[in-house]
Amino acid sequence: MPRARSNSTAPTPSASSPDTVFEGAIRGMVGYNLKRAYIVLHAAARAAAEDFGLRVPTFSCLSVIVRNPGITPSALAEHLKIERPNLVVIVDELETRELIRRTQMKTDRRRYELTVTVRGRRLHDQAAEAIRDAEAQCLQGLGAEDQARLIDLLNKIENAMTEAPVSAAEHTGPPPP
Amino acid sequence: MPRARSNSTAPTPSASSPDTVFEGAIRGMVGYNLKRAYIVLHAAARAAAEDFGLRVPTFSCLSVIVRNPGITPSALAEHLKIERPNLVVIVDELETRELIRRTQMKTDRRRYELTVTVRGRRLHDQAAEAIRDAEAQCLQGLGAEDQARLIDLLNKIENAMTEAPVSAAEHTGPPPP
DNA sequence: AATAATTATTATGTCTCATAAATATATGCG
DNA sequence: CGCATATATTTATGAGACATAATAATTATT
Repeated sequence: MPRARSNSTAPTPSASSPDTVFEGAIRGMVGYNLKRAYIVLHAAARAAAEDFGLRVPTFSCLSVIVRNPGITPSALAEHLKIERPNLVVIVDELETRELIRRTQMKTDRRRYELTVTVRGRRLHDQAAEAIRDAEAQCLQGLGAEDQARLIDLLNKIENAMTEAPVSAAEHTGPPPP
Repeated sequence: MPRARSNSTAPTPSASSPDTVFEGAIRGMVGYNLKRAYIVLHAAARAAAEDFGLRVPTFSCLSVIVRNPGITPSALAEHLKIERPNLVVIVDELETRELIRRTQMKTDRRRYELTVTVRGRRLHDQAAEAIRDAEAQCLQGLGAEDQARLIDLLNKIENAMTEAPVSAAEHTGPPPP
């Protein structure tokens, strides 16, 4: 029987699947592995945050507000890459639970300043510790050095795109200055 | 004024937020960086797959079916960590588009064997190449060695959890054999 | 003063993932 | 055999995160 050209070096697929499953083209892709690892860490963070009545994006917002008192919803949304309409409901919930305050600016009454309350600050610190612990559980296999290197590699990916969206081939117009 | 205990070494938050935004407790967390990088790669993969009328999970399924002819929906779902009810709609779509065939097993008529069609195989190979190219665009900043190391680190995270769900502290009963 | 731009919001839709319940078939046991 | 139990698939449904269009309030610009 003529073998279809196989673009992989791994063992040839057998006629009917046995109990071991081979991975397709996906295992060699970084994005696939990224997602699998992300699922693990996200589930851990989610479970830890849940104990404080927070979801992960909500905690992220709280965390940035803690660190940037007086930040506006717009700036917060842009920084966390959240669409502003989606941020509204998060901020609403944080305010309702009295974890942050939302005060209208006097110089520009369209804008609001977000500041954390004492209660919010306390909850944040506790949640942050719990999430860090949960993460550490997942990262036992990695030494501190590995961990730092991983973060560095991830940041390279994140930043590469925001700086140079396309390169060399396949764009029509001349590059903007 | 008494400074609240700050659990970070970075610059102290200024009264009202300037144009630079500081990151909270989150930037030091692996999960956060993981997500940011994942968003970049996933968007690239998604855009590439879209040209072939595929979404990322659909492509992943197709890819595993290509590599494991005759695999059952259950095995496929378990392998990709997709819930079976969600896999149904994906398989439905793949079958409707005649990219795969779904044949009932004679020995056990509850089960189905999934096999790729010629058309599906062709589409898969083209899409895989496009997605790989799109990924490569995102990974220009990383050498081949960095890339391999990244995948290795990610796999460690993924596997650490499936092997040793909890460690040492905080579980009540004795470990199963 | 009139127009345009900005901030925040409301309404709405999509995508991914998760759970409960229903159906069809197979297996084990009296 | 007949009945309870288990498994594979499917249907229905909901939650969570993300995205876009339209609106309201305010400010900036002409």
